[in-house]
Amino acid sequence: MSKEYHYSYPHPAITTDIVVFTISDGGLKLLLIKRGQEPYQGSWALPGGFLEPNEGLSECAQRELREETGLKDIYLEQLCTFGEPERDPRERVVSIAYLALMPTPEQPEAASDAVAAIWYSLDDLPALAFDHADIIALARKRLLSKLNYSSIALQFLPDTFTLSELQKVYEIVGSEQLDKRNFRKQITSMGVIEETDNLRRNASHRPARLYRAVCRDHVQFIK
Amino acid sequence: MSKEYHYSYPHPAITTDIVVFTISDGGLKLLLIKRGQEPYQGSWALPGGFLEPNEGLSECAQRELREETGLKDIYLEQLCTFGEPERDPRERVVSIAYLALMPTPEQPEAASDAVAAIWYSLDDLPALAFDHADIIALARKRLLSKLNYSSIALQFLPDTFTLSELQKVYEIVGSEQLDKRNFRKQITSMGVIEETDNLRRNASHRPARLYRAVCRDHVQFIK
DNA sequence: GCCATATAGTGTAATATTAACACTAATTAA
DNA sequence: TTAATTAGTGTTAATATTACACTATATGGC
Repeated sequence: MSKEYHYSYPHPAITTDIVVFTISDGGLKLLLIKRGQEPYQGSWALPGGFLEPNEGLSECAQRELREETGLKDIYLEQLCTFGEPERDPRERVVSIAYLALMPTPEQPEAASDAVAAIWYSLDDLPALAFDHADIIALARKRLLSKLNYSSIALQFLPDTFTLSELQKVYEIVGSEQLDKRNFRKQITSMGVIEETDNLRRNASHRPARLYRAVCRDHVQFIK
Repeated sequence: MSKEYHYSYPHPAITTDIVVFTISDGGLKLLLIKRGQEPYQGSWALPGGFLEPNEGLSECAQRELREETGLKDIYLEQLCTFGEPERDPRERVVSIAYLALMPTPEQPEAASDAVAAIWYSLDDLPALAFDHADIIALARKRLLSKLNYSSIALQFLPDTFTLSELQKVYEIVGSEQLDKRNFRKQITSMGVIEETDNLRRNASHRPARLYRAVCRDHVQFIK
């Protein structure tokens, strides 16, 4: 790790790219920006950008997301690092991809390098810049597999939520209907959510109890 | 992603670090090298080094491992990327960590930056350079959790192996004794290994049937 | 006030999976 | 031939998972 020859050529650039999922209108949505600059000007791409000095990797992801779309304080986890030599036509760029989830989708506001920022339905993605289609495919796979051995689904919901809302998250992400009673038994026996004293009473039917996450962190429960 | 200001400061250096596990003498072992150069000269560290131009990330990991320890053609998967600004005292270095597993441990041969390369027992690790202790902790956690939802354990064994040998891998990595009959039922019903026509007949007892992996790739079986 | 509508909330029986457990088989070495 | 050593095999009990239907409680309209 202390070779000297690494000074003899320029280091690759480092970026982060963020795959932000949310749920709205009964479906999984993905945040894309329209690029305002070359390369791939006018193409859709993941939000992201160059690492700054004295900035941690996840800080960079948070900052780029905020700058390009106005979104902040969202759940982030590192997904994978992409570094094929030819993945960026300008110069060598190694990109650390993040998986991000957010509750009720705020309307993003395009800024910085982005001329547009919108939530795209996953069934209907446009052509994508760079290797971003690969990054998104991996993110979907990761999200799906974590659904059943972690508490990641809670990241799609606000601080309090009903069991029906949580079930809907599992159904949308997992693309399958679930049995209400079995779902409730399972999720409550996992110890990751707890009852609150409050009810959601905003509709013309019986109000539902509100629950909250036992801790806001991400819990893995592989047995 | 097309900010211009990123040219106004030098890019961070990029390295790979490789956490190589193997099993020998009934325990899990980890490959460490003794650093021949500053910083941390004389300290133990993970094998790894700087990314070269036109080299993919996993190629870099393979190459560094070969250069520093003589080991090659081993199973590699990306673990996580570490990029805290102060993790390297020389300059900013972002490192992509790899998890690697190998069957019967060849004796490593120190070369390149390494003045020694040996298999360390995990119960008994020395002080480590950089943030390598964190990387190793994460690698152990990943290995343990993948044991039960993937076929990763096969990477510790040669092309053919007996069921007892495979069981021993699970026992060592998982630190728990397993029931022989239950283990055999489970592993054979997963469809990741198949019988060969050969037996291992080298000891003073009944010979054991040899099995092989159905495919050499890594299979995930989250249901 | 009463009824229609809509979602919340609950238990049990059948099925499938996992866990616990002990003996016989085949080889080598003495 | 016998002792030693590991290979290989099935059944039962316990546990976890699945399938399934009705009652409860609010609102809104009449």
